[in-house]
Amino acid sequence: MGTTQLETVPEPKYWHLKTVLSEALDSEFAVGEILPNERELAARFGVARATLRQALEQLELEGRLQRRRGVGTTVAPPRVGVDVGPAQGGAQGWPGAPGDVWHTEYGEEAEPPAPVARLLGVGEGTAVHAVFRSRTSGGQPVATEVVYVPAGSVPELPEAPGEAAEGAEGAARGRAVLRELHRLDLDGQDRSVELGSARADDARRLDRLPGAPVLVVTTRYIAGGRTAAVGIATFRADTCRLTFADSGAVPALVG
Amino acid sequence: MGTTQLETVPEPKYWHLKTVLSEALDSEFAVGEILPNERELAARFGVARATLRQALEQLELEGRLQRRRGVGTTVAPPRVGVDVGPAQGGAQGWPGAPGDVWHTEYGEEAEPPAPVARLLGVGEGTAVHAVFRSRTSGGQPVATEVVYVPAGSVPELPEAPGEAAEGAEGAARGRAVLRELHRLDLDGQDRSVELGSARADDARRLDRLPGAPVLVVTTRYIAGGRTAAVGIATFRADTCRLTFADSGAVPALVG
DNA sequence: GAGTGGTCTAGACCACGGG
DNA sequence: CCGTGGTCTAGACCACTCC
Repeated sequence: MGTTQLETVPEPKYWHLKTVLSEALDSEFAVGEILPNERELAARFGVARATLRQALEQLELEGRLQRRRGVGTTVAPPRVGVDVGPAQGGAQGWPGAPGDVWHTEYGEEAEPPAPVARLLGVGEGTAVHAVFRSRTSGGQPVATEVVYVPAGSVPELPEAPGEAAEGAEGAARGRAVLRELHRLDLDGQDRSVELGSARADDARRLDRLPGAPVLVVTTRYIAGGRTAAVGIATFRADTCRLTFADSGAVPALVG
Repeated sequence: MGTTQLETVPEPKYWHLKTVLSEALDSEFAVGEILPNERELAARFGVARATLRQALEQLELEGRLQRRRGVGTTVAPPRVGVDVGPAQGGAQGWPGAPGDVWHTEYGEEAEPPAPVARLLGVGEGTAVHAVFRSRTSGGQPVATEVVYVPAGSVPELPEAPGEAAEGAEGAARGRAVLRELHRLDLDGQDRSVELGSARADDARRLDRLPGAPVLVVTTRYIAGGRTAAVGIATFRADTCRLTFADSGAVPALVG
């Protein structure tokens, strides 16, 4: 190092630290390798632990590091590309269609959050079907999703027992909701992606702490000119790169 | 508040604070309103300023707040939906095609970052055309982009003067590169979205501090079976929601 | 110059994972 | 049990904006 700060506008220490660490990660560490602990790193660089942590947080946000309480800080593998392109759920495009990469875990009745109720065109406080799904990549959980389906979209579905179903029964109920949904003709769908922070339950499923940064993908399924269902998918932002193969018979973005 | 912590697993203070503040924002504050300053809020809640800041940081990440040094903390408007769907650049799909929402600012020769060089299939250290563009929404800058175009994709382009062109001349040069690109038949494109942190130059253009969270959209343009160009777009994660209208003649996701 | 958020320090204790 | 990262404190000073 041995920098002689000639900067007229001095860089913050944590920013400089981040650069130095980033270069060290490229040249001196292998994926999965465990770094010295925070107290030692801070001492080595001559900064307070909080300052060092600010640099580590940024590197973790960028997917370069992985930190685990009680374990340590390790060098993260490159982000995995996760396909969320159109028709990911098979030719039909509906969630749960053949070829879908999600695993249906559970179905129940629930009141959707207010923004979802608005998209669905149902009043706030109206209970709809909620199907919980999860997605893994390379053995690691990468995303959780809730698909909200208003009763009007699946009129043939037999009335559910009022109580939440347990285990296998709940999964069967979730699959039944999606199966009924497939009877509709899907006109199209649109998606949006935004940054969010993991709620406590999502964090647990994703093996992260509450508040961890996530990419929230909102999918609106259109059938018969109406919004037939809405999916809210929550991807780990530290480990995922969302890929969209928009058109053409093109292999997915590599890397 | 007056909570009597009956939680067996006590919530972190900043997490609880975030919830309280979030509810207060919903009910007691209007968009654009200025909050009390950090020292006063910390005192009011009986926590250290650093703890309060942890809560504010999360709320800013979620797009609920906007903080500006020397000014204060204000309530942010809802995130703007920014269309990045296929064919956003007009029927052709190329960057800079008629109807494109980006503003071309500058063109020069530059060495692309290593991952981009890999996508382009050129060796590291090879200079390519780099076209800088920007995008605004509602008068606010929301994104910057660099489109990298290897010389082989635009063989007809007259050789550039070695030096960087200034002002209007640079913009003209950038537009010339894109115009030449349009002579190719676009076979398709794929995109990926991931979380990143703003480099110093992007941060300045986006009116944010270095390290601010951004959504990085990588677009690969395919022509003649090869990667003809690669665009790296950087969107403000706090103010933007990226929208993809995947299929069907469907209006964009509202909200 | 006054007031704001941004950076930094030097401590302390806690929750978790693994031996 | 010990070592790890996670939370929290009570200060200090700096950079920026606006008056």
